[in-house]
Amino acid sequence: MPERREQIFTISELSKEFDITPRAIRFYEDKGLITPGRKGLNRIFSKRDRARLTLILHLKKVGFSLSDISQILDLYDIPDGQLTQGRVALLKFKDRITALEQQQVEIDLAIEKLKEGCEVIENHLAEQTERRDRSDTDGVIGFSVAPQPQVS
Amino acid sequence: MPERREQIFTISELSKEFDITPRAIRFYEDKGLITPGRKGLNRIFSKRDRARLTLILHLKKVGFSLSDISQILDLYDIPDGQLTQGRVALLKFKDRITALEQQQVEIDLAIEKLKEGCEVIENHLAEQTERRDRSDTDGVIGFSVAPQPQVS
DNA sequence: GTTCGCCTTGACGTTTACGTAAACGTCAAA
DNA sequence: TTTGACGTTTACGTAAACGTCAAGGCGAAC
Repeated sequence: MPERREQIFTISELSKEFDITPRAIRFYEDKGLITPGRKGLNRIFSKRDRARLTLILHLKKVGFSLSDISQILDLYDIPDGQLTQGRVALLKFKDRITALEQQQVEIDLAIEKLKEGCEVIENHLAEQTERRDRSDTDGVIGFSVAPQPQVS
Repeated sequence: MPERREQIFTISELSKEFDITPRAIRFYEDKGLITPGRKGLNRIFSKRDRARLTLILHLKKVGFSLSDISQILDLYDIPDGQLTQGRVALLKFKDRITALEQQQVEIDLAIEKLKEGCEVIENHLAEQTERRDRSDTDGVIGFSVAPQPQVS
């Protein structure tokens, strides 16, 4: 791989670096998320492509669909001389940010719930010798000996 | 015993409350995520079922698959007298928590990226009269006038 | 008694996000 | 020259998470 002044990557390099299959990368191209250049038939990826790929995978991890991601990435590629679109994009960006901040809250809640769960288990482990019976409170947590309240 | 009336819900009540379809709820039951009781044919949901549903939707929002969620929920229902399983569950809980905390980091990064994007756009909007040209840095951000570096 | 509304259980359809297999090009080493 | 690694396109397959009928039960209302 000859090094020009701009660093480029092959598909397999990127697939190894990000631990995804080449197929996935091609799929992202099909969906327009990245548009690598070509040298003959073969794809060549610029640093920018690589950066986009990073963002794609980040956003995927936090639950965005590829079409969501596509929209977000579109916001980064605003055709020049379209300031109105710039303003629209700005709004969309901010929407996304508030959405993500909302996600933060959700995750906080989830973490809290799981930590609750940990405590319950730890108590349970601590009170091995004792017997404790508590159920059907407001929470999800509880060790169920009996099943559901079958109202037949 | 004075009649201890436990609050119950119908499928349509819950579907409206959580803004999902009854089909989704039945699907979750099929997958064993919830196990509502029956009154005749009809499902009846306890407060506990409702709480589980809440957790399911929360976890879904933060990117967990239903099978992930199933595993997490399983951790809440430990058959009594299985303390070894309790310890295992505890570990799994903590794994989940660190996973979620990792997610927090990812989202922080995504938010940061988006805020960067906002700034770029805002600058772009501010310098309407001027011309600015900067591209292919390390980041994803950049207004592309020309397409990819086609090395044919 | 029959219609209405809510619920049920199949069963097949759909979208997303790839996996996988086939058939082939290309280049460099053996 | 053949082999092997790496790449390509085309196309069908698949798992997840439901959506969407179809056909019907059942109690309340008219």
